[in-house]
Amino acid sequence: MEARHLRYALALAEHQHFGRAAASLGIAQPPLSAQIAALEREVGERLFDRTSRGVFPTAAGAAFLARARRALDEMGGAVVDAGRAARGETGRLRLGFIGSALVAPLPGVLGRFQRARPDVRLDLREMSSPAGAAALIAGDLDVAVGRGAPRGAGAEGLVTVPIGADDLIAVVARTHPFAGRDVVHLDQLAGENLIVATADQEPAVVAALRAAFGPGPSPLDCPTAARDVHTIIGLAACRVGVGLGPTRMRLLHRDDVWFCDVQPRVRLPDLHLSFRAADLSPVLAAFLDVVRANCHEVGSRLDEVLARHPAAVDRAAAPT
Amino acid sequence: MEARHLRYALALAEHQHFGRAAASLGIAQPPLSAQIAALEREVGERLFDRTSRGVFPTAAGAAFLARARRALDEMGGAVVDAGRAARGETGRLRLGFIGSALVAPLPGVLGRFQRARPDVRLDLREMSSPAGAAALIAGDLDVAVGRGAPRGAGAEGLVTVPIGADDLIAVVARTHPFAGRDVVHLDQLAGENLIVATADQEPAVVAALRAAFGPGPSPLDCPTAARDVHTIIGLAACRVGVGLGPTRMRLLHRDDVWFCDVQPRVRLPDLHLSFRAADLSPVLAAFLDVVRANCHEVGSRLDEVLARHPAAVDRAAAPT
DNA sequence: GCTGCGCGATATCTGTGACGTATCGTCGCC
DNA sequence: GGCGACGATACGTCACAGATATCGCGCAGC
Repeated sequence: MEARHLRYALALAEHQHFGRAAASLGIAQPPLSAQIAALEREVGERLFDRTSRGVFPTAAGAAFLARARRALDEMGGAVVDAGRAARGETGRLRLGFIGSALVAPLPGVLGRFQRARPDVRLDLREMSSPAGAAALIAGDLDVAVGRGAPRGAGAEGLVTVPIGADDLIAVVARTHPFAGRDVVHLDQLAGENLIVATADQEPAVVAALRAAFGPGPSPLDCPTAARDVHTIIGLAACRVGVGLGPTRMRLLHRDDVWFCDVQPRVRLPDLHLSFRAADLSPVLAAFLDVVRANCHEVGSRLDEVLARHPAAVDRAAAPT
Repeated sequence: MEARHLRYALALAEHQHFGRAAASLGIAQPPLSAQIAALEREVGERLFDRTSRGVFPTAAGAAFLARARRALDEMGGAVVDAGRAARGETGRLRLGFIGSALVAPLPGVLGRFQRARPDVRLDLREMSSPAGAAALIAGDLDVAVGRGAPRGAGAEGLVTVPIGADDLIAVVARTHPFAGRDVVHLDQLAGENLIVATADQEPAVVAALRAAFGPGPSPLDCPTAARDVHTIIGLAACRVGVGLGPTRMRLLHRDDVWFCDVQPRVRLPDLHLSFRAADLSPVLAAFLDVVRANCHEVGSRLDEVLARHPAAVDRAAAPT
């Protein structure tokens, strides 16, 4: 049984006349008779009553036609859905990210993307940078945002672009002696209890800190570890110690804390966005397009990759 | 686009390999490649990624395949549904009937039919005999049960069989002088207020009564009119007068009324079942089969009609 | 680094079957 | 009873689905 049989049966039911139904289908009457006969033979039931007043579906025919209509609707819908999926208008995007990316630039990027592609389901999962990279390589994520470029087995199959730079800044309670200062020197942190990211969650950040403090004994030897920037700020506000985190932490201003720059400047590993080069889906391409328009730190590498999906470029802002 | 394309795409998605998918379809690999290419051309999107590790659906392909699966399911379901409808296992039966038929034999017939065909929807509508005949002729009913055979325009297209005979009986309140009697003579009804069916609702019954009482003045000249047997009994119980109705009225025994036969015997028009001879659907045939098994008054006319649908006979009791 | 192999694409032929034209059988209808 | 309308049948034809043979390419392996 082919779709043709369904189309012919529906046309016959509509026109109640072999000749006119055939004409509406663009074929002659005898082939229509033959195809309907073949359909009835295959179904095993008479589907139409041929009377002198017209052609009418039998009980079996009526039941058949109802389903046939739905089957053809599904076939038409399949083409429509395929087109929408190919243009990245529908689908799913699984995004893993570290907490500080949620300070910036994710709010703007996610908002614009969801506005441009309202029918794409966003699966958002907060996780550490190494966990995001691992999930991405395992195929459990489509995009990962973390600090530092992913390394290790499988990372060579990823495309990674920087999407945000940060220097190290300090955060203290308003009642702390550092409050009111514009800058604090690394040397002045000796003797202070430091609040920093945990080494297992954000190794790249901790490595950058170690490099800044240099070899030998340092306040980093016994820090208070925090899973994300909110915790760093919260602990600092509780006078647990001096929080150290990325510049974008300033955006989380609170009345009870004070931010100050660190001297000498300590450049933290950039925020990076990664995805599997081999799995550049239309939805992903549309997402990257939004990222490129919103993050000036993005280099030309992304343009190069996006060029492989020209149809996706400049569609996110104005989907058809 | 034909169903073949959907079947081929689904097989390819399942086997992730052109050669094995083709083998599972019983065709060679080149035709499968050609059909998939034709499908992709028609849809306008690439549906499969051919990699060295296998063939995988693209985002568009995944969306397409989901709908394709449903489309093929609908096509298969269409055949199944057609078969079920042809066997009278599904569908609808619109039955019009007069109130006294609901005393008997409808309870037994409907119960057995619904047990044999649980998926058939029964539309039951109580109406007068002429209204049922008119609705049947107009195509608003599939079966009508009334008293007397339908007459008038369109009635010649109906098949009508008797399904129950009745004599006239009387019903009075337990406190009425007739209470306790086995029989009452027509002559004794003179002077009594009679409670009978209304002439416009049941003309055949009223005509039979008129014939029984003979020409000239009679108690029928100014009766109390009732729409159904329940009302006749109820009014009689209220001592409004003497109710006259069909024998089967006895089945509605109540402690406060008394039934007695009428002398001389007055034969009422039979209960008749009618349907359009041209529209003998499988569901209707199955219903008639139950009627034949439950109403011994049914004549051979029904056998003759049912012979035109041999498949329906003896299916009602044991549907496959 | 070249060869071998697996796999999908391409080229070409073939046969089935869908379709067209012509015609028949049948049923209403004037 | 002739006529017209309509669906079924008969038969020729051509398009296209499918078969066979072969090519191109990418990966693996000695």
